[in-house]
Amino acid sequence: MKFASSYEPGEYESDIYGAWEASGVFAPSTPTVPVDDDGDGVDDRSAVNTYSIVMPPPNANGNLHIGHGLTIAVEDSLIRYYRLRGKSTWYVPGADHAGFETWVVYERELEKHGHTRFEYSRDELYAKVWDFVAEQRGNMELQLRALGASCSWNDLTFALDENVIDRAYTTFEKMWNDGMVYRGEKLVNFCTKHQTAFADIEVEHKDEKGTLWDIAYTYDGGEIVVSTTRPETLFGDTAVAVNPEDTRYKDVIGTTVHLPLTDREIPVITDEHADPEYGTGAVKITPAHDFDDFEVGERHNLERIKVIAEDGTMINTPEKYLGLTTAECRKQVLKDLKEQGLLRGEKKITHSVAHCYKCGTVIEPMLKEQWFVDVKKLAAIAIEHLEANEIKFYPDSKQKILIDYLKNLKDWNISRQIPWGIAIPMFRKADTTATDEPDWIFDRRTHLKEIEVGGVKYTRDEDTFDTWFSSSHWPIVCTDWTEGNFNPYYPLNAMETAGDILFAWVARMIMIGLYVTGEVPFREVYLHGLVLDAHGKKMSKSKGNVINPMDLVTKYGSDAFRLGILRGRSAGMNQAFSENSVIAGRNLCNKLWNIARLVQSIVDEGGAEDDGSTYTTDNMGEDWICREINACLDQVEQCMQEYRFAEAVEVLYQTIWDKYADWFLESQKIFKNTDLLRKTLEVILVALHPFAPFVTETIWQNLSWTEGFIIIAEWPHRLKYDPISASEFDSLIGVVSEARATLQALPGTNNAKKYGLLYDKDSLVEDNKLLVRTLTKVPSINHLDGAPRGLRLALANHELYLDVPAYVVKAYRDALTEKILAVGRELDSLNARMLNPSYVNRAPAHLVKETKDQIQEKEKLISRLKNQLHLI
RNA sequence: GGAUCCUUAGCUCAGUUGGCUAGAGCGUACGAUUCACAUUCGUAAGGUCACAGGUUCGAGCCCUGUAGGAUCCACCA
Repeated sequence: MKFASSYEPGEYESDIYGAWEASGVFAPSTPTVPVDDDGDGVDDRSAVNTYSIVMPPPNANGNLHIGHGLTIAVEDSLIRYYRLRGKSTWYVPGADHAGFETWVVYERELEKHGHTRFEYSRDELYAKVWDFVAEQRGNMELQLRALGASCSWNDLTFALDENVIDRAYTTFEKMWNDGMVYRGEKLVNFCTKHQTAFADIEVEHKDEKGTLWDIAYTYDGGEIVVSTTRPETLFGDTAVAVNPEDTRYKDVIGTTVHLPLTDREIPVITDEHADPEYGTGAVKITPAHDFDDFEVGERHNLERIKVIAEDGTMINTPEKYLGLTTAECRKQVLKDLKEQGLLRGEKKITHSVAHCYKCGTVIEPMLKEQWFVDVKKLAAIAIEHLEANEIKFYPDSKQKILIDYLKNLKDWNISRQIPWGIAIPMFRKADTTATDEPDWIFDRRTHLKEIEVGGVKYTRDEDTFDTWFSSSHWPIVCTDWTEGNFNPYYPLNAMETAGDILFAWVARMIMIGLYVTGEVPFREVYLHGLVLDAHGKKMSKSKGNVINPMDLVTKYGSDAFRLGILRGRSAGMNQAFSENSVIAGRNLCNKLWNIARLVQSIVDEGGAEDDGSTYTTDNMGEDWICREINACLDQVEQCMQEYRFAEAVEVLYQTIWDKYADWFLESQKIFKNTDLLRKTLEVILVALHPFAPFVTETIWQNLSWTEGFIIIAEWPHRLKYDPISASEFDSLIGVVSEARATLQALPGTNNAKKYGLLYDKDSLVEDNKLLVRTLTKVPSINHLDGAPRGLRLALANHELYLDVPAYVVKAYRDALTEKILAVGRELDSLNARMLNPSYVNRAPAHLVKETKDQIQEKEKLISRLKNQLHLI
C-alpha cells in the first residue's frame, strides 16, 4: 500500500513543486521571440493558442499577505486550468522595488543607526538600498512557491531591471517629444517627514476635529473677518476673497486690507470660490499652500509666497516666527492675534485632513517644480477603447467607475523625491548664460550626475519616477513586447488584481498600454475585494486580526488554503474569511486522498488491466456517475469562463464528496468496475487540479497506472453513459434516502440493523437487492409474502415496507399524520396553480405538464399513506 | 454632495437570462462505528430572502421608494 491513511500535505508539497519546476512545465511551450521559419517576415505562431497573465509584483523584500494569497489562488487556478485545456500558458512572476514602502523601511533603518538621508548623495543612497533589498530578497519568492504558483521563474521581472527602466525611458522620451510632459510649478501633496511629493490617490483623507478661527483683517474705517483653520499660513496670504454675489462686502471690493502681524496690504477680490454661507463669507487666499487658493491665485494673477519650507518650518515670515514648526507658529500667531484684539471667535468643526498614508503626517500642499504628464490625450484614448468594450471587467460595474475617473483625471505628477527608484532622465542646463540652449534635455545617461551636450553642461534632475509610471508598463515589459513584432502573449488574457488599485494601476496600465502599443494591455480584468477577518472587519496590525497565509499553509496545506480563500468569494466584493473554510478545504483533500486509496486498492485486487482508456458502464450507478461528472465539467467550464471560482470549487466539492464518494464508490464496493474507477478518478483529479494542485499531483504520482504529470494532463472529455439507466439510479437514491430517514425517525436506536425491507412488484429493488442492502444497511430484503405488513415507505412509485412490528408502527402514527398533512399542503399549492387559468394558458407547456404529473404523484402518495394510517 | 456595491439559516456566503418544495460550508441536535477516510458515515432542526409598493400566470432575482451597512471620488476657508 503506497497511500498513508491520511493526507499530510507537508510531506509532499515541496517535493512536488520542486519536481514541476525542474521539469520545465511552468515555461510557455512556445518561444517568446519571433519565429519566422518560412522567411516571409511574418511570425509563424500567429495561430498559437496562448494564455497569459502577469503577476502583480509583490514587494521584493517583503512577505506575502492574505491578499497576495488570494491573488495567487485566483491567477494560478486560471493558469492551471488553461494549461490543462491545452493552451500555451505564460504566468510571469514579478518583484516590486516598492519605491516608497521600501524607502520608508530603509530610512527607519538609517535612523536606528543614527544617520539621515541627508548625509548621502542620491547615488550612494540608491546603492545602499539596493544592497539592503538584495539581503532581504527571496522570502517572497519562496512563499509564492509554497502557494503553488506555477509561474515561469526564468522570466521573473524585477521593477528595477534594465528592460523596465529602458522601457520607462522610451515612453518618457516619446511623451517629451510629443509635448505631453511638462515641468510646472504647482502645488503637490507633500509629506514633510519623508520629504517627498505624492500623487492625489496616495493621500489618505481622514475626518478630524479642528478649529475654525475668525480673524479680523482691518482697513481704514472697518474690518473684514475671515475664517480659517490654518492661521499660521496668513503670512502667505496675497488676497482676501468674497463671493461676487455677496452684498455685505460690496464696499470693500477692490480696496486693500491690512494683513495682521505684518506690514503688508492685500487686495479684496471677488471669486466664486468664496461661499457666502460658510463662516463669515470672506476667505483668506494663500496660493502657495492651499489647492483651492492656488486656483484662485491663477485666476487673479496673485503672488505665491511660500511660508512653509520642505522640512515643515516657517520661512518668509517676520523674524519672530522664522524657523518655528507649523504647530508652534500657529500657537504663537493665535496668541499674538488675541493680544492685538484681532481674534474674533473660534468654533470646533470636523473637517477632512490629508495624511501621509505611511507615517500619518499631515500632508502639506507645497509649491514645487515637478514633472507632470498631461493626461488629457491618454485618458481620452483610454475612454474610447473602454467605451468600445475592448476590456471586460469583473465585476462589470468597474468599467463605468473607471471611465468616470478618467473623465475627471488631473495632470499626473510623476516626480518623487525618493532616491530608491528610477531616476528621471532629464538634465538641466547648468550654465544659465548660454541662452540659446534649451533649459532641459532628455538623456538616458542617468548614471551620470553631469553630462555635456554640444559643449553645454547639464546636471541631472535628482528626482525619481512615481512607481506607477514604470509599473504601468508591466504587461508590456513582462511579455517582452517590442515594436513591430507580433507577440502572441500581448495583450494579456487577464489582469487580476486588488480592486483598490483600479485607479492607481489598472487605469495607468490601460493608458500607457494604448500609448505605447496601440492596443489595450489585457482583454479582461478581474478585481478582487478585500479579504476581511471572520467577523467582516478589515484586517489591521493595530486590531491584531491579521491572518498570515503562510501560517495556514503550514497548518493545513497549500491546497486547503487555496480552496478556503476562494470559497464564498465573488468579484469585487469585500468578504469575510475564516479558518473554517480552510479546514473544509483540508477535509476535501483528505477525502480525495482516501478516495484514491480505495480506488487503488480495488484496482490492485482486481489485477490492473493494461490499458485504462476504455471502459464500459455495467450498471445504473456507473451510468449515473458519468452523467454527474459530465454535468460537473459543464459547470466548472462555465464558471471558469465567468471567473466564478467559488462556484466552481463548490460544484467540484459536491460532486467529489456527495456523489462520487457517497453514492458511486459505495456502490462500487459491490460491482468493482476497475476500468471505470480508474477513468473517473482521473477525471475528477484533473478537474480539481487547478484549485488543489498539490494533492491531485501527489495522488497522480502515487497511482499505479498514471503517467507523467497531472499538471500537463489533458482536460477531460465527456464520459459516455446510458441516460435511462442513470435516471433509474436517481430513483434508487430516492428509495434508499426514504428508507434511511424513516428508519432514523422510528423509535429506538440502531433501527437499520433491526428491520428488514419487504417489496412487492418493485423491480428496481428486486433487481438491486444487494446494493440497496449495502446502502441502507438493513439485514434483509425479501419479497412480501401474503398481506402487506409493517410500515409502508412514503414513495409514490414503489411498494416497499419496513418489516416492523405493529407496536412500532403505532408509535410512528403521529409522524405519519404529519407527513400526510405536509404532502397535502404541497398538493394544495399545486392544485391552486392549476386552477389559475392564466398559468395554464400562459406558462410554458412543459411546466404545466410537470405540475400535472406532480399532482398525480402526490395524490397517489397521499392515498397510500392514508391507507397505511387507516390500517394502524 | 456624487457614485458603486451589499442586506438570503446562529455565522460566512451561493443562488447564471424570473419557473415548481430557496442551497452550501461551518455551527447545533440525534444516531452510527473492525471492513478508504472521526480530517468519517447517516438523519434532522433552522429562512416573512431588510422593509413598502409595482410589473408578471409566476419575483430572492426586474422596476420605484424607504431604512441600514460597506467602499470609492469630490469638497470642507
